[in-house]
Amino acid sequence: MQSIDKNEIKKLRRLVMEKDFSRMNDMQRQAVFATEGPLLVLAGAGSGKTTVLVNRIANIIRYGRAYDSDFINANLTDADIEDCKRFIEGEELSDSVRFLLADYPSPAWKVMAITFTNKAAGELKDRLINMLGEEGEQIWASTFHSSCARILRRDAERLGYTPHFTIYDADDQRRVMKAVLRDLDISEKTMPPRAVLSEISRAKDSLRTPDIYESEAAEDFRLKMIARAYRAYQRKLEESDAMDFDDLIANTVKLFKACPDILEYYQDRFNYIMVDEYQDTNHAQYEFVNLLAAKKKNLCVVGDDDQSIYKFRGATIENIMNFEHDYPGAQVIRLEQNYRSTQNILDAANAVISNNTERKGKSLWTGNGEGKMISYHLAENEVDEADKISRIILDGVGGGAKFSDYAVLYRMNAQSQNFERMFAKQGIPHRIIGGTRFYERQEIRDMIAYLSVVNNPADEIRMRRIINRPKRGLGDKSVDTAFQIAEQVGETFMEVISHAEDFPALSRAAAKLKAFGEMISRFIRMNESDDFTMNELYQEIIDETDYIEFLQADDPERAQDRTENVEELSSNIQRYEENEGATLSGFLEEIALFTDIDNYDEGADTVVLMTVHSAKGLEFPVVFLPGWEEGVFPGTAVIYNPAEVEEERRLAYVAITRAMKELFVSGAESRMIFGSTARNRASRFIDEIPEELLERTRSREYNIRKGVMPDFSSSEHENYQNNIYKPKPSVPAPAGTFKAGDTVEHKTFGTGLILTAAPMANDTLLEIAFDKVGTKKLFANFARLTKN
DNA sequence: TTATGGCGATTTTTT
DNA sequence: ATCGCCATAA
Repeated sequence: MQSIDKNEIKKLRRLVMEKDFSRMNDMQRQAVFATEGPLLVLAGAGSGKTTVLVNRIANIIRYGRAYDSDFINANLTDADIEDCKRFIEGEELSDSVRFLLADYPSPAWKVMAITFTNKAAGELKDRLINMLGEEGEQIWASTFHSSCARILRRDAERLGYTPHFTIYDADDQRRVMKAVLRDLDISEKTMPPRAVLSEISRAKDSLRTPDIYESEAAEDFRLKMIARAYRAYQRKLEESDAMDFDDLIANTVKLFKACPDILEYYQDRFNYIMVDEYQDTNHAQYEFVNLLAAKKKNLCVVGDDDQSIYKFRGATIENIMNFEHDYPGAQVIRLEQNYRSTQNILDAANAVISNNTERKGKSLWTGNGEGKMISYHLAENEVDEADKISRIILDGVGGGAKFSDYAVLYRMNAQSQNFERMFAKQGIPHRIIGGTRFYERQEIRDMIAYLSVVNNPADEIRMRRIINRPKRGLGDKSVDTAFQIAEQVGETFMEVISHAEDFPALSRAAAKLKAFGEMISRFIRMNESDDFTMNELYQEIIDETDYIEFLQADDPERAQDRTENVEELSSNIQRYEENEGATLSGFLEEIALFTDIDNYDEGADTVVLMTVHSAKGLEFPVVFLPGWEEGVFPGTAVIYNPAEVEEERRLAYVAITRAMKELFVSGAESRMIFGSTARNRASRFIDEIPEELLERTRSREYNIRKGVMPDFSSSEHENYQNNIYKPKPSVPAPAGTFKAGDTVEHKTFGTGLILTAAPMANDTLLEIAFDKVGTKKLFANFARLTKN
């Protein structure tokens, strides 16, 4: 038995635990040891949030609640105590002794950690496995969406879905909505599908059903229309055995509320729940988490109110703001020490964010030292801006830096083009994350649609997508009729087309429909049979549909590329098939929830380009932030709305805090965007950075006499040669000569009347009603017009 | 039923 | 600048 008293052992145990987590700072360690009850960790950017999460889970699994506990294991021997003392001196400690120190350590499979991105979940998982070995595998570390999908797959039948329901993405949603609006005779002009969908999405985020939505709409005409669309949309999804992203969360909550037994099962299953990026949760996610945690209340949420940037998509910052209110007695721990950036970068970030009123308040500091000044460069235009940035990169790489040290983070994907062109030209290896993703490419979506239909023949939207792709003479009309018949007869679409000849309305297309149906049935049988692998099925689909030939015929230019993509999907399938228990429906789910950022591999030595949103959670030694102009960042839609400006400012904060060593902010005097040139003022966020932190430069000096070309003394010259950038002609074009109302004479079109004259770039676009050939649009400079 | 061309509208951000 | 829609023609 023990020769030392209990208090001594407790003290020793604490020392052991502290030693075990000694790589963390005091605040971080506090969070690690606060295992019981609700805990809010306000983790500033770069404050080691993931480290805390990983270590906290490790603590829960190794020691349980031992740190604050009075419990002492009676089996602890003197020899064990000696081992502990040696551990503190720096020797190893065996797991069996650790276990004797523990008080209610939790099995790994009873711990749940929820993140937003697959990448964050994967990283968490990797680090947990790294720290805990095999045991780490059993922790539920996944995204909201995949956790919910997993829960729903088990019990979706209770909600009227099959276990292999399809997950609809944005494109599928759009197609459904278009069909809905058409059915309801609502013009897309008055109700753009996008807008309706986003309204519905917002409704689902806040757990408002069509019924609730309708009652809230009251007498508002527009809202009533949306309510009808919402109802019809939801019905279509249900008929198709499909859920959209929002449904995954909302239906899980619905399931929990409707089936207390299921809720209780999960409440009992999870001892500890952790939620990352809590500031980005929406109401449905909030509800999901709260239901799960309601019984044990061992809920730890980690987040940073200053980094809440997804309000537009339903995230409510209130979730994090009200946590202490929702969970009385919650511990709050602030992590303000930053391990990522220089003090200058943090000062800039702190200064910018301090202009926001809605925040918990927190100020980052670092031991990393001041670092370099923040550079702000005002370029002439967007091409010049990209050129200056490439030059800095090339200089840096010449001086020993890696391409992968650099990241360009912009406000919107459209900005990537300049950089892509410029980097390609300058031979800078780069990757663009986001934009058109692999799984959004047409050919990939086609193939996935085939697989989806095989997996779930009730999927109307994807059925419609492939039924005439490649072309097999089945136009909208026959397909519509077949669907109508299915509805009237009460059979499935597949059943109807399998005996299409029985329906006179289908006579013309009957044979084709039947052939198609038989082909799909064959695929379905292949999928159900154990004799074929998924990839064999996939190859069969490609062969049977002559899809490669179709690609060749459809667009010979891109056929090569697209064929490669189709093959790439095949290797993805094969890779997935290596997993145990791989199923088609599992594969489809995985890719449905996959995004581009998940694919970002920090290993490759290339410059990375992505939106600021995608960059959240990432860090880079050198960061470029182009387009800091009013109207770009902050964006146009947002300038006049103070609440949205705060969100943009948080975005700016996220952007700045991605940088470890150097930060280059820039803007352009004039910028070609969305097809026309704009001259924007510098972003207000630049003015919010203290002047003493800034080093301002500009491409063009001001005191150049009017009418004289600026002196291209440096690098500009060679670049502007190769028609990437054409200097404006110094002699003004005679474009202004023509105005609306003038009668003009054209060499071939004859006489006409100018209807409109729109100045564009260096020219004027004229719309002219000619007497003989009708109305044409012509550029004044090229039209060779004479005035009458 | 499919192919084409012109026209207009449309631009955050993403699981 | 690009995309998607629509009307028109084959």
